[in-house]
Amino acid sequence: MNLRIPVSAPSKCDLCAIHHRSICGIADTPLQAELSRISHIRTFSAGETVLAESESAGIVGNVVSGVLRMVKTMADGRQQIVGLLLPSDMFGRVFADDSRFAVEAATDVTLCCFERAAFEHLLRHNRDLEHNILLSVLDELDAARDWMVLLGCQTVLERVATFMIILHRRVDNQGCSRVTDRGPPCVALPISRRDMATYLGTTVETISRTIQSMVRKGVIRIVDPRTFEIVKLDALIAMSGREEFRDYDSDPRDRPQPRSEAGRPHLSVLTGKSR
Amino acid sequence: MNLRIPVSAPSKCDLCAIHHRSICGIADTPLQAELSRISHIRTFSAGETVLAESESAGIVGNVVSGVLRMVKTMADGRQQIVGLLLPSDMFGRVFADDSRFAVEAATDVTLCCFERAAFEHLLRHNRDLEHNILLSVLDELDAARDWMVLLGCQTVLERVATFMIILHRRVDNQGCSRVTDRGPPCVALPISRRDMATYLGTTVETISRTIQSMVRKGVIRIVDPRTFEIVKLDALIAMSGREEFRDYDSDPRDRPQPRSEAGRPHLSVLTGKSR
DNA sequence: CGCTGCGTTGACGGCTATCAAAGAACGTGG
DNA sequence: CCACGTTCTTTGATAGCCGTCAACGCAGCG
Repeated sequence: MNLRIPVSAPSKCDLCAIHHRSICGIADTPLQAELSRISHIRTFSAGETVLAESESAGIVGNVVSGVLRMVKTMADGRQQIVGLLLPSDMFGRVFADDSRFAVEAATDVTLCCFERAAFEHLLRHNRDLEHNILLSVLDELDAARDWMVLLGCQTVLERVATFMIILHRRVDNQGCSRVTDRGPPCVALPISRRDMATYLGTTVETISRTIQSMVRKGVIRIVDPRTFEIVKLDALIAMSGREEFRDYDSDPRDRPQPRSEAGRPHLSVLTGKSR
Repeated sequence: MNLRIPVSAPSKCDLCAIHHRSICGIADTPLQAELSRISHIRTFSAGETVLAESESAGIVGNVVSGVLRMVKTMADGRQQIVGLLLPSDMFGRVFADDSRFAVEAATDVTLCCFERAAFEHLLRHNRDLEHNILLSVLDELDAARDWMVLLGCQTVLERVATFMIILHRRVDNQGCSRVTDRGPPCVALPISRRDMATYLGTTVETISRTIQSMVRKGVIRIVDPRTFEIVKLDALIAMSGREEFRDYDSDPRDRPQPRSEAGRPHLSVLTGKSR
């Protein structure tokens, strides 16, 4: 390796598990130093609120470990999860004073936080950073609209199947899913049944019944409540009602690449892409 | 008026009905000239496809008049409208080769189009333009997630009421809604029942029944199939199940301003803001 | 004048929410 | 180590919202 670049003291970020996948990994060296300077690590226990709905949201950041949920709660208590945030995803809302959605810890989480004002300052002075954020937000928008399709015109069975396939496609990403060598493909749910229901626009009871029906059909097998073995991937794909998954049924390595330039951060997890 | 600025020949854009509300109205003079240079007007009849799903989408632009719908069609024919685009809204997808959603004319439309490559070139060389686009996309993302809440956990009655209130709040905007002086407040539907159903995640029959039930309850009155008089705005707001509309029931002028910096283009219409 | 598209109304059935309760897993305290 | 409360998941019974199928009135149009 050619190390003619001046080597500074290793920053705290060099050990960060998501460094290479997050926005930090895209930044050039001076920007990395600046990001490192203004960042601070915080942890939250499952169930804690990171940013309240309508709160003046002073921080943004990356998920280092664990899962965040973005949730809107209606006056009568009904809830909808509008996004799950996994390691390397960004949370928070830049350029607005409140977030419209609460950000809560769905599991115990470790977060790398920036003061929003300081981060926006960096954005304003760093063309590439802002451009990459724009690309991420555009992908997020596509993903949100895709989820509107799921909520608006798919059955619960289709939603559950779609959710499982998306998790499965995140193989070699955040450990949501894993393929043991030559073993059966498994999907590890990162969240509870309740969160799954709130994300898929249904109830825990219906989620449970739907999963059990998939078991009875021999499509999946329950290893433990949070781990499923996919017995018939093609049948699962057929259940999802999504033609676009057809191409992915056999080998994960056959998947096409994401459509936009690779190697930038993504703000929310389930964008349906296989980065 | 002080006219010390050199006055060039009036460009075709000076007569544009949406000039002051679109991205063009934000641009500085040289950028306006450049936008004008690369723009061209196209028209489509109701039902025509502007950009097909998954097509290599070579153009972006603004709606000048009429309404566009962004729609996803599933393999079995089910459809979901993921966004309506009204005059001054932008359509198309920058920085990606295909659009994932079709863009269709919901009515006869006039569009101001840019070659996507040329527009992206401008974006890359104009900091402010890209920043404004980022702000717009962020608002779009909020709006899309808000629509996920509507589709995921609201009844059809609530969805219809919400839709009508949002249209009503666009008073003094695209003429979707109008308040005749001292007369009853009216909402003019810009789209057909079918599109309304496809946007709200339900069917024409259910839309029709829901509207009729609102009439029987004395909340609205049907002037003609595309025009409603709002008889009891407070009851309509209560029906929407949305606490956030409570503040707006009496006088439209009491409404708070949009949360982010004003005066930038918005890419899709129903962002729930009252610009 | 028939055709077509749009909006409405009726009958019916199914998917899914709701209410209720039991089993399983887990941590806590005795 | 065990009792116990809490949370999570599952299962059952029931009801209701809403999708589906069908038909009708109406307006626009060739």
